[in-house]
Amino acid sequence: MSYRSMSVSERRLLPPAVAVSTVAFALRPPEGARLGPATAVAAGAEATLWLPLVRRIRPPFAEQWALPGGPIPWNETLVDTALRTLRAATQSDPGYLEQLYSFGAIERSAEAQRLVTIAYWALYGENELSAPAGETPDQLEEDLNVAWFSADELPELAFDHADIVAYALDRLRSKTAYSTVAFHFLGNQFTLAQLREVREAILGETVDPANFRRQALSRGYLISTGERTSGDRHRPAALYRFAGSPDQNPDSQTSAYRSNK
Amino acid sequence: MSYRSMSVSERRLLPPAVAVSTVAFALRPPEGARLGPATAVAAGAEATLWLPLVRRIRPPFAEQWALPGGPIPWNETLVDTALRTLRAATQSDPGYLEQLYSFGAIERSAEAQRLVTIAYWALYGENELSAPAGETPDQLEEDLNVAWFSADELPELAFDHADIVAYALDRLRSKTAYSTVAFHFLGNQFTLAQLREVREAILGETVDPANFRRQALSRGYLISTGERTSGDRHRPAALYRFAGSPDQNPDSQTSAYRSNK
DNA sequence: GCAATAGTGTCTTTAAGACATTATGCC
DNA sequence: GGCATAATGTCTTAAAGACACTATTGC
Repeated sequence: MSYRSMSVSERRLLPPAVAVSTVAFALRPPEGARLGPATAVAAGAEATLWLPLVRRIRPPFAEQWALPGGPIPWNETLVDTALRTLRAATQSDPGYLEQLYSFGAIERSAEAQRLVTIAYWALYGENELSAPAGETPDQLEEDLNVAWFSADELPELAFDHADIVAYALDRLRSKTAYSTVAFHFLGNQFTLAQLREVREAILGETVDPANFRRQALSRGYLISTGERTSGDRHRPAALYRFAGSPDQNPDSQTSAYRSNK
Repeated sequence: MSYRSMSVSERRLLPPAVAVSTVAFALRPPEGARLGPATAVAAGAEATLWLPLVRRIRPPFAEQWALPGGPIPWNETLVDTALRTLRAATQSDPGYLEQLYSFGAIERSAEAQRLVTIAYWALYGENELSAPAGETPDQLEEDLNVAWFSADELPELAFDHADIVAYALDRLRSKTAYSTVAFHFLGNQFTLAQLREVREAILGETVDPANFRRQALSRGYLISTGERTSGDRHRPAALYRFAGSPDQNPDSQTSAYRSNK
């Protein structure tokens, strides 16, 4: 019996299907991207985190916003599914990707076949998001169903995706405390002030510049490039690049993901 | 087309199946439990961690040792599947259970249908493991396929279960550094020396008793019961109980698991 | 010179670790 | 009394945080 010929109640009795969904953070939406309806572009506001959502076009939860993602083809790794579906939503690869948690509550897919979702979270760096090209009509139509939202002002989400976003925010915050993930929000070169601002955006509180400098430099993974900023109406700042080994996550045992920058 | 009528190569093209496997740690195997073939019971040896394994009776990896677990029925939560399969192996419920990571590499199930495994890890406390009853013949036969192994001397494992165990050990070690999971290895009352020994067993190194005492008490989650040990040929030790809130994990949002002790 | 931010120095507080010292039960 | 471990106290060191101070650019 094929899936399409089944009644709704029969579908519930099938073994659970597996999908991947990804919470992809960026410091700001890409140039020219569609912004979520409720989201006003507060120009001078506090820095916040942004993430792309996709409007669902079929049940369950048709018309609602959801995390980018989809089912796992038999011959694609979990990481690759996450990357492919992210690429479909943003036309770009993130600089960082890590598995977050697996959600498998029985009722989470409403009346449809039970769905176990393996959630990932990702970071897009400063210049890693391309502006939507929208060259082909297909692409244009697809873009209409993608929009960027501030993590503070999310719409109602499909499934339990609101829980997933909340958990991803938790993980991002706790992980910036002891690891170097925050670097993935920045480009190759950056000032200590920029790095501090990333930290402030993630934690949502201000950080003492002097103490932050001491700590950041004492870790040993910052290398001065010798270059400095100019044009600002104040003392120029030294530029650094990140020199540590990238953060490990268990996928790296087998199918590591690292941006090719 | 039914699963059994498919050829091996056809099975590989099916959508991935989902299963749960659990790494369940205890400070020592239950009284009277079968021990793994390679495992000598070093009486006076350093404290190590133990875990139960199940011998597989069907392909893939037939005859090999594997983590307790199994597929997810359509109407059972992930946590409940973990608990049910653990109970089948040990006749007991663990004091702690937390999701670990999901493993979905394409080749991990060899020639069979692709298998995505959501791994959990669990802790059994001092008195939480019952001796194998083995009353009914069915039970007896099942027990023959379960044995306890020292985490230091594991046999060759099915699938990528060796990776899963290694990752669970990592998580246990890092989590004892900043959380209170270690308490779940102990009973209701315990001395500071016992708590310290748990920590030493997990970290694999000795800890200064004086400094450990200061830190443990300053956390504020230990309450003196007023009782003390006796019978030892040295000064009696005060008994404490754990008073903090149990460790949170995302499952507690929906289907929390906590031992009913 | 002034505004603004980069970068340095210093003081206080907290916590970890090493280790000496005292306390108390059993033999 | 002697042994073994419980429990307390003291000293050193490292790191975090608060904050004053100096340096360098654009205007």
